[in-house]
Amino acid sequence: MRRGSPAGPRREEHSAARVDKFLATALDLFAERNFASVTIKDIAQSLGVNTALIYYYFDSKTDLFRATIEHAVGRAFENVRTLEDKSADPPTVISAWLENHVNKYAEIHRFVKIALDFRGAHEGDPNIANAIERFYDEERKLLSKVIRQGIKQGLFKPVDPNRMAQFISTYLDGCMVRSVILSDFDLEDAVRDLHRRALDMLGYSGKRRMKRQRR
Amino acid sequence: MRRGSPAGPRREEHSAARVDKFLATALDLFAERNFASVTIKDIAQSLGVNTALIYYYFDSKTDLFRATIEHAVGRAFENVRTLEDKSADPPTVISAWLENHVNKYAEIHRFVKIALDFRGAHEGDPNIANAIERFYDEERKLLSKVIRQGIKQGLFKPVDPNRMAQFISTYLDGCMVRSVILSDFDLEDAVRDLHRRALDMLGYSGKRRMKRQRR
DNA sequence: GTCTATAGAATGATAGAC
DNA sequence: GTCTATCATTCTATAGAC
Repeated sequence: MRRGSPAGPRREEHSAARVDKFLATALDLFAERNFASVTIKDIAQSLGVNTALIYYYFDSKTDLFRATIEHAVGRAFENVRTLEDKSADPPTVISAWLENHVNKYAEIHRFVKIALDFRGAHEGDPNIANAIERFYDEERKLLSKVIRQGIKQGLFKPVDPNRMAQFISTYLDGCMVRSVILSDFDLEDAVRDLHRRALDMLGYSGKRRMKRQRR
Repeated sequence: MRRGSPAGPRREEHSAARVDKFLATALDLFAERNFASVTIKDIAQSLGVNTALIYYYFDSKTDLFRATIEHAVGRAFENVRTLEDKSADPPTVISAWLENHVNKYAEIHRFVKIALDFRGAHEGDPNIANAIERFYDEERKLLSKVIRQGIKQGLFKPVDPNRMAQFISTYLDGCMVRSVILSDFDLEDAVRDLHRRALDMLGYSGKRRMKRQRR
């Protein structure tokens, strides 16, 4: 819960962008290290701001963490939604979704790391747990929906859409972890590998495979 | 580096089992929470022992962490080696390896979590980094070797063994993370799914699938 | 809104008795 | 080997000036 003002009259909207900057910085730090490792001082310093100021915007360190993760989930959703609208062709949406994991790697792996960290430090807060599970749910829905479309359009074999979606996103999570853990892990290559195999499993033999960047 | 005695004459072997117990307990805690969250006091309490005693066995908290992770990697290797000897039939070894991830889930997911945590808290210690990378390397070698055997024996299609191995183990990492993050993630099911797909990719149509899969 | 100053609690680590 | 006692440091959080 964000505060408005501590005691005085509410100044209202002043802070919107300010808070965003706080949250962005906090996200960086919480993802790079973890909740317990990052101190309020670290965050304040990163912002070029005094420690006490953080308590003007947030009730506690935990509160800041919650706000941070909720904000991150929000942004991730945006990403997903944009992708969904962008195109109607199922194979293209799948490609875009995979490319998204390569391009937005920084954001997504941050999310995965924080989600993992959360389970070890805040075993209680249902708000955070909820946000995380909703994210994964949404992810699965997006994929299974587009696979279902592809099947209906006769582009894909009649596989189980949910299962296939889960398979893909589980592998992608694996990629996110490995690219953090293993210094020589080639994310782009690993995702391209999945792409190839996924299309095979879907029985899609279109010659258009994953593209580099171009449109 | 483990100490012998602090100043007095070395008492030698007394501690072997004792140290193991310390490390096992530390592993539990470091995996459940993370390096910074776990205090020396926590570990001491878990052991029913005084704080100071830990400093009798280890130089510092970081030293304890290093010993813990090296110990864990050692045990993981044992697992791998045993598996390798157990059987010569490639499809069986693959099955066993996947089952291993389900059965020894507790150990393996601990390892993955700690490995991930490490990158955020000890960005320096080459010993730890080394241990982790060696583990993954060994894992990949085991799988690619057995796939290569299968191909030579005409059981599998001539796929790229390294690539296939990496694909499998990346997915397995994904499973490990998800089972921590998502409370309703069905690990056994997810691994069984991989098993089916992997055998398909390998062109292995043997009737014998993964145990417990009766339909 | 932002800062200075500091309280109050924990934590990593050490000295030394037994 | 194991414990008691304690120090020095670090950290979250608050009070209050500007």
